[in-house]
Amino acid sequence: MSDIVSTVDVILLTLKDGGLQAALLRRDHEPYAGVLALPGGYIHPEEDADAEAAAERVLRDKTGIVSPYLEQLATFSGRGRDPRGWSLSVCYYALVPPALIESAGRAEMSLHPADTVRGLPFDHTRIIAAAVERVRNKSSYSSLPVYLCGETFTLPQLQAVYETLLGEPLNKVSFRRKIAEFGILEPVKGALATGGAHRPAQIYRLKQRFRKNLSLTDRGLNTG
Amino acid sequence: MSDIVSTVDVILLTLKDGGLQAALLRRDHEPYAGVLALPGGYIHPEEDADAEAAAERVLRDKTGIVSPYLEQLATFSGRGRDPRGWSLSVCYYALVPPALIESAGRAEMSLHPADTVRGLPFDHTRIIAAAVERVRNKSSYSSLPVYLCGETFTLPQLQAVYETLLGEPLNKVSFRRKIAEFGILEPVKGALATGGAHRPAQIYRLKQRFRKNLSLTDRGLNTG
DNA sequence: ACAATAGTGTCTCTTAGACAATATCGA
DNA sequence: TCGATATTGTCTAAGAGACACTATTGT
Repeated sequence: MSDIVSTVDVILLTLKDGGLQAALLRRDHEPYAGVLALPGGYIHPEEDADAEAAAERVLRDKTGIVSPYLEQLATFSGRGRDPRGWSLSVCYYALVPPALIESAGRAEMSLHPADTVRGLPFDHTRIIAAAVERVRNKSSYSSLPVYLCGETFTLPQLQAVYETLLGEPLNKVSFRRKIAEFGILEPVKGALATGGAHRPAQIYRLKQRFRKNLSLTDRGLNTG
Repeated sequence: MSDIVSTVDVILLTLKDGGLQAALLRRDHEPYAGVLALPGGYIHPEEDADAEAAAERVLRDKTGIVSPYLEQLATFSGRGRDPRGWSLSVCYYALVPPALIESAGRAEMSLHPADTVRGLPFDHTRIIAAAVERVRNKSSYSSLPVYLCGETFTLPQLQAVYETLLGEPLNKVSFRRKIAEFGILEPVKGALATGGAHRPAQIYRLKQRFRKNLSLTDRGLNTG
Protein backbone atom coordinates (compact mmCIF):
# COMPACT_ATOMS: atom_id res chain seq x y z
CA MET A 1 0.00 0.00 0.00
CA SER A 2 2.14 2.87 -1.15
CA ASP A 3 -0.34 4.63 -3.36
CA ILE A 4 -1.14 7.78 -1.52
CA VAL A 5 -3.73 10.49 -1.72
CA SER A 6 -1.66 13.20 -3.36
CA THR A 7 -2.63 16.80 -3.76
CA VAL A 8 -1.10 20.13 -4.54
CA ASP A 9 -1.81 23.31 -2.65
CA VAL A 10 -0.90 26.78 -3.79
CA ILE A 11 -0.18 29.76 -1.62
CA LEU A 12 -1.03 32.71 -3.81
CA LEU A 13 0.58 35.77 -2.27
CA THR A 14 0.23 39.40 -3.10
CA LEU A 15 0.88 42.70 -1.42
CA LYS A 16 -2.15 44.65 -0.36
CA ASP A 17 -3.12 47.05 2.39
CA GLY A 18 0.49 47.23 3.43
CA GLY A 19 1.13 43.55 3.95
CA LEU A 20 1.39 40.10 2.44
CA GLN A 21 -1.98 38.57 1.74
CA ALA A 22 -2.85 35.01 0.83
CA ALA A 23 -5.72 33.95 -1.39
CA LEU A 24 -8.28 31.62 0.19
CA LEU A 25 -11.34 29.87 -1.23
CA ARG A 26 -14.39 28.30 0.35
CA ARG A 27 -14.18 24.55 -0.04
CA ASP A 28 -16.74 22.88 -2.29
CA HIS A 29 -16.63 19.45 -0.72
CA GLU A 30 -16.24 17.65 2.54
CA PRO A 31 -14.27 17.68 4.68
CA TYR A 32 -14.57 21.31 5.74
CA ALA A 33 -17.08 22.15 3.00
CA GLY A 34 -17.73 25.88 3.00
CA VAL A 35 -14.65 26.65 5.04
CA LEU A 36 -11.92 28.96 3.80
CA ALA A 37 -8.78 27.09 2.73
CA LEU A 38 -5.88 27.24 0.33
CA PRO A 39 -6.62 26.59 -3.32
CA GLY A 40 -5.67 22.98 -3.86
CA GLY A 41 -6.64 19.83 -5.62
CA TYR A 42 -5.73 16.32 -6.54
CA ILE A 43 -2.87 15.61 -8.87
CA HIS A 44 -4.18 14.23 -12.17
CA PRO A 45 -1.45 12.00 -13.55
CA GLU A 46 -3.08 11.74 -16.96
CA GLU A 47 -3.34 15.47 -17.28
CA ASP A 48 -0.43 16.91 -15.32
CA ALA A 49 3.12 16.46 -16.54
CA ASP A 50 4.37 16.82 -12.98
CA ALA A 51 3.34 18.32 -9.65
CA GLU A 52 4.24 21.82 -10.75
CA ALA A 53 1.96 21.51 -13.76
CA ALA A 54 -0.75 20.34 -11.40
CA ALA A 55 -0.19 23.42 -9.26
CA GLU A 56 -0.46 25.66 -12.31
CA ARG A 57 -3.66 23.95 -13.36
CA VAL A 58 -5.22 24.15 -9.92
CA LEU A 59 -4.26 27.79 -9.58
CA ARG A 60 -5.63 28.67 -12.98
CA ASP A 61 -8.88 26.72 -12.59
CA LYS A 62 -9.67 27.79 -9.07
CA THR A 63 -8.48 31.38 -9.00
CA GLY A 64 -8.16 32.39 -12.65
CA ILE A 65 -4.54 33.38 -12.11
CA VAL A 66 -1.54 32.37 -14.19
CA SER A 67 1.40 33.39 -12.07
CA PRO A 68 4.69 34.67 -13.47
CA TYR A 69 6.40 33.20 -10.45
CA LEU A 70 5.67 29.77 -9.02
CA GLU A 71 8.10 27.85 -6.86
CA GLN A 72 7.92 24.64 -4.91
CA LEU A 73 7.76 25.38 -1.20
CA ALA A 74 7.84 21.96 0.42
CA THR A 75 5.83 18.80 0.77
CA PHE A 76 3.62 18.33 3.79
CA SER A 77 2.49 14.86 4.70
CA GLY A 78 1.36 12.59 7.45
CA ARG A 79 -1.48 11.06 9.27
CA GLY A 80 -2.81 14.04 11.15
CA ARG A 81 -3.29 16.65 8.49
CA ASP A 82 -6.50 15.31 6.95
CA PRO A 83 -9.31 13.68 8.94
CA ARG A 84 -9.62 11.09 6.18
CA GLY A 85 -6.17 9.77 7.00
CA TRP A 86 -2.63 9.81 5.70
CA SER A 87 -2.18 12.33 2.91
CA LEU A 88 0.50 14.19 1.08
CA SER A 89 0.47 17.67 -0.42
CA VAL A 90 3.17 19.20 -2.58
CA CYS A 91 2.92 22.92 -1.93
CA TYR A 92 3.86 25.76 -4.23
CA TYR A 93 3.81 29.46 -3.67
CA ALA A 94 3.05 32.11 -6.27
CA LEU A 95 3.82 35.81 -6.18
CA VAL A 96 1.62 38.15 -8.16
CA PRO A 97 1.05 41.89 -8.30
CA PRO A 98 -2.25 43.03 -6.80
CA ALA A 99 -3.36 44.37 -10.17
CA LEU A 100 -3.33 40.86 -11.62
CA ILE A 101 -5.73 39.71 -8.93
CA GLU A 102 -8.00 42.65 -9.62
CA SER A 103 -8.12 41.92 -13.31
CA ALA A 104 -7.93 38.14 -13.56
CA GLY A 105 -8.89 36.87 -10.12
CA ARG A 106 -12.18 35.07 -9.58
CA ALA A 107 -14.76 36.67 -7.36
CA GLU A 108 -14.89 33.60 -5.09
CA MET A 109 -11.32 34.24 -4.06
CA SER A 110 -10.65 36.36 -1.00
CA LEU A 111 -7.44 37.80 0.36
CA HIS A 112 -6.36 37.50 3.97
CA PRO A 113 -3.36 38.88 5.85
CA ALA A 114 -0.80 36.13 5.63
CA ASP A 115 0.87 36.79 8.97
CA THR A 116 -2.22 36.60 11.04
CA VAL A 117 -4.58 34.07 9.46
CA ARG A 118 -5.39 31.37 11.96
CA GLY A 119 -7.68 28.44 12.26
CA LEU A 120 -7.52 27.19 8.71
CA PRO A 121 -8.38 23.55 8.08
CA PHE A 122 -5.78 20.83 7.58
CA ASP A 123 -2.29 22.23 8.17
CA HIS A 124 -2.92 25.23 5.96
CA THR A 125 -2.08 27.74 8.66
CA ARG A 126 1.33 26.20 9.02
CA ILE A 127 1.82 26.00 5.26
CA ILE A 128 1.10 29.71 4.87
CA ALA A 129 3.53 30.47 7.67
CA ALA A 130 6.21 28.48 5.87
CA ALA A 131 5.54 30.34 2.62
CA VAL A 132 5.71 33.71 4.34
CA GLU A 133 8.96 32.79 6.00
CA ARG A 134 10.43 31.65 2.70
CA VAL A 135 9.42 34.86 0.93
CA ARG A 136 10.74 37.06 3.72
CA ASN A 137 13.99 35.19 3.84
CA LYS A 138 14.54 35.26 0.09
CA SER A 139 13.60 38.92 -0.03
CA SER A 140 16.53 39.77 2.18
CA TYR A 141 19.06 38.74 -0.42
CA SER A 142 17.37 38.34 -3.79
CA SER A 143 15.27 40.12 -6.35
CA LEU A 144 12.23 37.98 -5.63
CA PRO A 145 10.00 40.93 -4.63
CA VAL A 146 9.95 42.28 -8.18
CA TYR A 147 7.29 39.67 -8.89
CA LEU A 148 5.00 41.46 -6.47
CA CYS A 149 5.23 44.59 -8.58
CA GLY A 150 3.56 44.95 -11.92
CA GLU A 151 5.28 44.89 -15.28
CA THR A 152 6.69 48.32 -14.69
CA PHE A 153 7.44 50.20 -11.52
CA THR A 154 9.66 52.86 -10.07
CA LEU A 155 12.53 52.30 -7.67
CA PRO A 156 10.75 54.07 -4.80
CA GLN A 157 7.80 51.72 -5.35
CA LEU A 158 10.07 48.68 -5.37
CA GLN A 159 11.82 49.88 -2.24
CA ALA A 160 8.46 50.24 -0.52
CA VAL A 161 7.70 46.63 -1.42
CA TYR A 162 10.99 45.45 0.08
CA GLU A 163 10.38 47.52 3.19
CA THR A 164 6.94 46.05 3.65
CA LEU A 165 8.25 42.52 3.30
CA LEU A 166 11.22 43.01 5.55
CA GLY A 167 9.35 45.13 8.03
CA GLU A 168 12.04 47.76 8.29
CA PRO A 169 13.09 50.90 6.43
CA LEU A 170 15.97 50.47 4.01
CA ASN A 171 18.75 52.82 3.18
CA LYS A 172 17.96 54.41 -0.15
CA VAL A 173 21.48 54.51 -1.50
CA SER A 174 22.29 50.96 -0.43
CA PHE A 175 19.03 49.73 -1.85
CA ARG A 176 19.73 51.25 -5.23
CA ARG A 177 23.27 49.92 -5.24
CA LYS A 178 21.96 46.44 -4.53
CA ILE A 179 19.30 46.55 -7.22
CA ALA A 180 21.87 47.84 -9.67
CA GLU A 181 24.18 44.91 -8.78
CA PHE A 182 21.44 42.45 -9.55
CA GLY A 183 21.48 43.83 -13.06
CA ILE A 184 17.98 42.66 -13.82
CA LEU A 185 16.19 45.95 -14.38
CA GLU A 186 16.25 48.37 -17.25
CA PRO A 187 14.74 51.84 -17.44
CA VAL A 188 11.82 52.25 -19.78
CA LYS A 189 13.36 55.17 -21.55
CA GLY A 190 11.27 58.25 -21.62
CA ALA A 191 8.77 56.77 -19.18
CA LEU A 192 8.43 58.71 -15.97
CA ALA A 193 5.96 58.30 -13.17
CA THR A 194 4.46 61.73 -13.27
CA GLY A 195 1.54 63.12 -11.37
CA GLY A 196 2.98 63.93 -7.98
CA ALA A 197 3.90 67.44 -7.05
CA HIS A 198 7.57 66.59 -7.23
CA ARG A 199 10.23 65.22 -9.51
CA PRO A 200 8.88 62.18 -11.36
CA ALA A 201 10.56 58.80 -10.93
CA GLN A 202 12.08 56.76 -13.71
CA ILE A 203 10.00 53.71 -14.63
CA TYR A 204 11.79 50.37 -14.80
CA ARG A 205 10.95 46.86 -15.95
CA LEU A 206 12.61 43.47 -15.80
CA LYS A 207 15.09 42.94 -18.59
CA GLN A 208 13.71 40.69 -21.27
CA ARG A 209 15.75 37.65 -20.30
CA PHE A 210 14.45 37.78 -16.74
CA ARG A 211 10.80 38.13 -17.64
CA LYS A 212 9.36 34.66 -17.65
CA ASN A 213 9.63 32.77 -14.41
CA LEU A 214 13.40 32.67 -14.66
CA SER A 215 15.49 31.46 -11.78
CA LEU A 216 16.59 34.34 -9.67
CA THR A 217 20.03 35.46 -8.80
CA ASP A 218 20.36 33.79 -5.45
CA ARG A 219 22.55 35.34 -2.83
CA GLY A 220 22.86 38.35 -5.03
CA LEU A 221 25.18 40.35 -2.81
CA ASN A 222 28.03 37.96 -3.45
CA THR A 223 27.66 37.84 -7.18
CA GLY A 224 30.08 40.69 -7.62
CA MET B 1 -7.40 8.69 -9.86
CA SER B 2 -5.28 10.74 -7.55
CA ASP B 3 -3.65 8.00 -5.55
CA ILE B 4 -0.08 8.09 -6.64
CA VAL B 5 2.92 5.85 -6.30
CA SER B 6 4.79 7.73 -3.60
CA THR B 7 8.32 7.11 -2.49
CA VAL B 8 11.06 8.77 -0.54
CA ASP B 9 14.68 8.93 -1.66
CA VAL B 10 17.58 9.92 0.53
CA ILE B 11 20.79 11.54 -0.57
CA LEU B 12 23.27 10.49 2.08
CA LEU B 13 26.26 12.78 1.79
CA THR B 14 29.61 12.63 3.45
CA LEU B 15 33.05 14.10 2.87
CA LYS B 16 35.69 11.69 1.70
CA ASP B 17 38.78 11.77 -0.48
CA GLY B 18 38.54 15.53 -0.59
CA GLY B 19 35.02 15.85 -1.88
CA LEU B 20 31.34 15.30 -1.32
CA GLN B 21 30.31 11.70 -1.83
CA ALA B 22 26.84 10.22 -2.10
CA ALA B 23 25.84 6.77 -0.95
CA LEU B 24 24.40 4.47 -3.61
CA LEU B 25 22.96 0.96 -3.42
CA ARG B 26 22.37 -1.72 -6.02
CA ARG B 27 18.67 -2.07 -6.60
CA ASP B 28 17.01 -5.29 -5.51
CA HIS B 29 14.04 -5.18 -7.83
CA GLU B 30 12.98 -4.17 -11.30
CA PRO B 31 13.14 -1.73 -12.84
CA TYR B 32 16.91 -1.29 -12.96
CA ALA B 33 17.55 -4.33 -10.73
CA GLY B 34 21.25 -4.52 -9.92
CA VAL B 35 21.88 -0.92 -10.93
CA LEU B 36 23.33 1.63 -8.53
CA ALA B 37 20.75 4.12 -7.31
CA LEU B 38 19.83 6.28 -4.34
CA PRO B 39 18.51 4.55 -1.25
CA GLY B 40 14.76 4.87 -1.47
CA GLY B 41 11.52 3.12 -0.87
CA TYR B 42 7.79 3.36 -0.71
CA ILE B 43 6.08 5.39 1.94
CA HIS B 44 4.23 3.11 4.38
CA PRO B 45 1.31 5.10 5.70
CA GLU B 46 0.59 2.60 8.47
CA GLU B 47 4.14 2.71 9.68
CA ASP B 48 5.43 6.19 8.87
CA ALA B 49 4.09 9.22 10.69
CA ASP B 50 5.03 11.39 7.73
CA ALA B 51 7.39 11.44 4.77
CA GLU B 52 10.34 12.44 6.93
CA ALA B 53 9.78 9.43 9.14
CA ALA B 54 9.67 7.31 6.02
CA ALA B 55 13.01 8.77 4.94
CA GLU B 56 14.50 7.97 8.34
CA ARG B 57 13.21 4.42 8.15
CA VAL B 58 14.45 3.86 4.62
CA LEU B 59 17.84 5.30 5.46
CA ARG B 60 18.16 3.17 8.57
CA ASP B 61 16.96 -0.04 6.97
CA LYS B 62 18.91 0.25 3.76
CA THR B 63 22.16 1.82 4.91
CA GLY B 64 22.25 1.28 8.66
CA ILE B 65 22.67 5.01 9.23
CA VAL B 66 20.72 7.22 11.62
CA SER B 67 21.65 10.70 10.56
CA PRO B 68 21.98 13.63 12.95
CA TYR B 69 20.92 15.90 10.10
CA LEU B 70 18.10 15.18 7.70
CA GLU B 71 16.32 17.85 5.71
CA GLN B 72 13.72 17.82 3.01
CA LEU B 73 15.29 18.72 -0.31
CA ALA B 74 12.34 18.81 -2.72
CA THR B 75 9.74 16.61 -4.32
CA PHE B 76 10.39 15.25 -7.77
CA SER B 77 7.48 14.00 -9.78
CA GLY B 78 6.12 13.37 -13.22
CA ARG B 79 5.56 10.97 -15.99
CA GLY B 80 9.07 10.56 -17.27
CA ARG B 81 11.07 9.66 -14.20
CA ASP B 82 10.00 6.05 -13.82
CA PRO B 83 9.39 3.69 -16.77
CA ARG B 84 6.34 2.36 -14.94
CA GLY B 85 4.65 5.73 -15.27
CA TRP B 86 3.77 8.77 -13.21
CA SER B 87 5.47 8.75 -9.84
CA LEU B 88 6.36 11.06 -7.02
CA SER B 89 9.35 11.05 -4.71
CA VAL B 90 9.85 13.24 -1.68
CA CYS B 91 13.62 13.61 -1.37
CA TYR B 92 15.67 14.23 1.76
CA TYR B 93 19.35 14.79 2.19
CA ALA B 94 21.42 13.66 5.14
CA LEU B 95 24.84 14.85 6.20
CA VAL B 96 27.04 12.49 8.17
CA PRO B 97 30.69 12.33 9.15
CA PRO B 98 32.71 9.72 7.28
CA ALA B 99 33.44 7.91 10.54
CA LEU B 100 29.75 7.16 11.00
CA ILE B 101 29.67 5.44 7.63
CA GLU B 102 32.74 3.42 8.53
CA SER B 103 31.23 2.25 11.77
CA ALA B 104 27.51 1.94 11.05
CA GLY B 105 27.24 1.77 7.29
CA ARG B 106 26.20 -1.43 5.57
CA ALA B 107 28.70 -3.13 3.33
CA GLU B 108 26.31 -3.01 0.37
CA MET B 109 26.50 0.74 0.37
CA SER B 110 29.10 2.43 -1.78
CA LEU B 111 30.21 6.03 -1.96
CA HIS B 112 30.56 7.98 -5.19
CA PRO B 113 31.76 11.51 -5.90
CA ALA B 114 28.62 13.59 -5.84
CA ASP B 115 29.73 16.15 -8.41
CA THR B 116 30.55 13.70 -11.12
CA VAL B 117 28.18 10.74 -10.83
CA ARG B 118 26.33 10.28 -14.08
CA GLY B 119 23.99 7.83 -15.65
CA LEU B 120 21.96 6.92 -12.59
CA PRO B 121 18.49 5.51 -13.15
CA PHE B 122 15.30 7.55 -12.81
CA ASP B 123 16.16 11.21 -12.21
CA HIS B 124 18.64 10.37 -9.48
CA THR B 125 21.50 12.18 -11.17
CA ARG B 126 19.50 15.37 -11.13
CA ILE B 127 18.39 14.81 -7.56
CA ILE B 128 21.96 14.46 -6.38
CA ALA B 129 22.89 17.62 -8.26
CA ALA B 130 20.11 19.47 -6.48
CA ALA B 131 21.29 18.20 -3.11
CA VAL B 132 24.87 19.20 -3.80
CA GLU B 133 23.78 22.64 -4.86
CA ARG B 134 21.69 23.04 -1.71
CA VAL B 135 24.54 21.98 0.55
CA ARG B 136 27.06 24.23 -1.19
CA ASN B 137 24.70 27.17 -1.06
CA LYS B 138 23.85 26.71 2.61
CA SER B 139 27.49 26.19 3.47
CA SER B 140 28.28 29.69 2.27
CA TYR B 141 26.26 31.30 5.03
CA SER B 142 25.41 28.74 7.68
CA SER B 143 26.92 26.27 10.08
CA LEU B 144 25.57 23.30 8.16
CA PRO B 145 29.01 21.77 7.51
CA VAL B 146 29.53 20.95 11.18
CA TYR B 147 27.35 17.92 10.56
CA LEU B 148 30.00 16.56 8.23
CA CYS B 149 32.50 16.59 11.06
CA GLY B 150 32.39 14.12 13.90
CA GLU B 151 31.27 14.88 17.45
CA THR B 152 34.44 16.77 18.11
CA PHE B 153 36.81 18.55 15.80
CA THR B 154 39.29 21.37 15.65
CA LEU B 155 38.78 24.69 13.91
CA PRO B 156 41.42 23.96 11.28
CA GLN B 157 39.58 20.72 10.49
CA LEU B 158 36.27 22.54 10.23
CA GLN B 159 37.81 25.17 8.03
CA ALA B 160 39.13 22.46 5.72
CA VAL B 161 35.60 21.07 5.45
CA TYR B 162 34.23 24.47 4.49
CA GLU B 163 37.02 24.96 1.97
CA THR B 164 36.33 21.61 0.38
CA LEU B 165 32.64 22.36 0.08
CA LEU B 166 33.07 25.87 -1.23
CA GLY B 167 36.01 24.98 -3.42
CA GLU B 168 38.12 27.91 -2.36
CA PRO B 169 40.52 28.80 0.44
CA LEU B 170 39.07 30.87 3.26
CA ASN B 171 40.64 33.57 5.33
CA LYS B 172 41.54 32.12 8.69
CA VAL B 173 40.72 35.19 10.74
CA SER B 174 37.40 35.83 9.00
CA PHE B 175 36.48 32.18 9.24
CA ARG B 176 37.04 32.15 12.98
CA ARG B 177 35.15 35.37 13.44
CA LYS B 178 32.21 33.92 11.56
CA ILE B 179 32.18 30.68 13.51
CA ALA B 180 32.40 32.64 16.74
CA GLU B 181 29.41 34.73 15.67
CA PHE B 182 27.37 31.60 15.12
CA GLY B 183 27.93 30.87 18.79
CA ILE B 184 27.22 27.19 18.38
CA LEU B 185 30.58 25.69 19.37
CA GLU B 186 32.24 25.26 22.72
CA PRO B 187 35.77 24.16 23.44
CA VAL B 188 36.17 20.78 25.08
CA LYS B 189 38.31 22.09 27.86
CA GLY B 190 41.61 20.43 28.24
CA ALA B 191 41.18 18.52 24.98
CA LEU B 192 43.83 19.29 22.42
CA ALA B 193 44.49 17.62 19.11
CA THR B 194 48.02 16.59 19.76
CA GLY B 195 50.31 14.45 17.63
CA GLY B 196 51.62 16.82 15.00
CA ALA B 197 55.03 18.41 15.27
CA HIS B 198 53.48 21.73 16.06
CA ARG B 199 51.17 23.51 18.43
CA PRO B 200 48.13 21.36 19.13
CA ALA B 201 44.66 22.65 18.22
CA GLN B 202 41.79 23.15 20.62
CA ILE B 203 39.05 20.59 20.22
CA TYR B 204 35.49 21.85 19.91
CA ARG B 205 32.02 20.37 19.89
CA LEU B 206 28.51 21.61 19.24
CA LYS B 207 26.93 23.18 22.29
CA GLN B 208 24.41 20.89 23.90
CA ARG B 209 21.37 22.74 22.67
CA PHE B 210 22.53 22.47 19.06
CA ARG B 211 23.32 18.78 19.15
CA LYS B 212 20.23 17.02 17.92
CA ASN B 213 19.07 17.91 14.46
CA LEU B 214 18.29 21.45 15.53
CA SER B 215 17.40 24.08 13.02
CA LEU B 216 20.44 26.00 11.97
CA THR B 217 21.12 29.65 12.19
CA ASP B 218 20.16 30.64 8.72
CA ARG B 219 21.82 33.62 7.15
CA GLY B 220 24.18 33.69 10.06
CA LEU B 221 26.17 36.71 8.98
CA ASN B 222 23.26 38.99 9.65
CA THR B 223 22.44 37.68 13.06
CA GLY B 224 24.55 40.32 14.74
C1' DA C 1 66.98 25.36 18.61
C1' DC C 2 64.03 24.50 14.51
C1' DA C 3 60.17 23.46 11.71
C1' DA C 4 55.48 23.45 11.54
C1' DT C 5 50.92 24.68 12.44
C1' DA C 6 47.57 26.97 16.02
C1' DG C 7 45.82 31.08 17.65
C1' DT C 8 45.54 36.28 17.95
C1' DG C 9 46.34 41.28 17.11
C1' DT C 10 46.10 44.83 13.84
C1' DC C 11 46.04 47.23 9.50
C1' DT C 12 43.81 48.03 5.19
C1' DC C 13 40.37 47.73 1.86
C1' DT C 14 35.72 46.94 0.61
C1' DT C 15 31.06 47.76 1.38
C1' DA C 16 26.90 49.39 3.73
C1' DG C 17 24.67 53.31 5.80
C1' DA C 18 24.26 58.47 6.92
C1' DC C 19 24.09 62.89 5.15
C1' DA C 20 23.47 66.15 1.98
C1' DA C 21 23.38 68.45 -2.46
C1' DT C 22 21.11 68.72 -6.84
C1' DA C 23 17.05 67.76 -10.15
C1' DT C 24 12.36 68.16 -11.59
C1' DC C 25 7.80 68.13 -11.05
C1' DG C 26 2.82 70.54 -9.63
C1' DA C 27 0.84 74.34 -7.49
C1' DT D 1 9.15 80.46 -6.19
C1' DC D 2 7.90 76.74 -2.92
C1' DG D 3 7.09 72.23 -1.34
C1' DA D 4 7.78 67.65 -2.27
C1' DT D 5 10.10 63.61 -3.71
C1' DA D 6 13.70 61.54 -7.10
C1' DT D 7 18.36 60.94 -8.00
C1' DT D 8 23.20 61.22 -7.22
C1' DG D 9 27.64 62.39 -4.78
C1' DT D 10 30.39 61.84 -0.82
C1' DC D 11 31.69 61.02 3.87
C1' DT D 12 31.84 57.68 7.64
C1' DA D 13 31.42 53.47 10.04
C1' DA D 14 31.27 48.56 10.14
C1' DG D 15 32.88 44.31 8.43
C1' DA D 16 36.01 41.19 5.65
C1' DG D 17 40.53 39.93 4.22
C1' DA D 18 45.78 40.42 4.38
C1' DC D 19 49.66 40.28 7.14
C1' DA D 20 52.31 39.32 10.74
C1' DC D 21 53.41 38.15 15.35
C1' DT D 22 53.13 34.99 19.31
C1' DA D 23 52.24 30.12 21.20
C1' DT D 24 53.16 25.32 21.58
C1' DT D 25 54.22 21.07 20.08
C1' DG D 26 57.68 17.03 18.12
C1' DT D 27 62.20 16.24 16.54
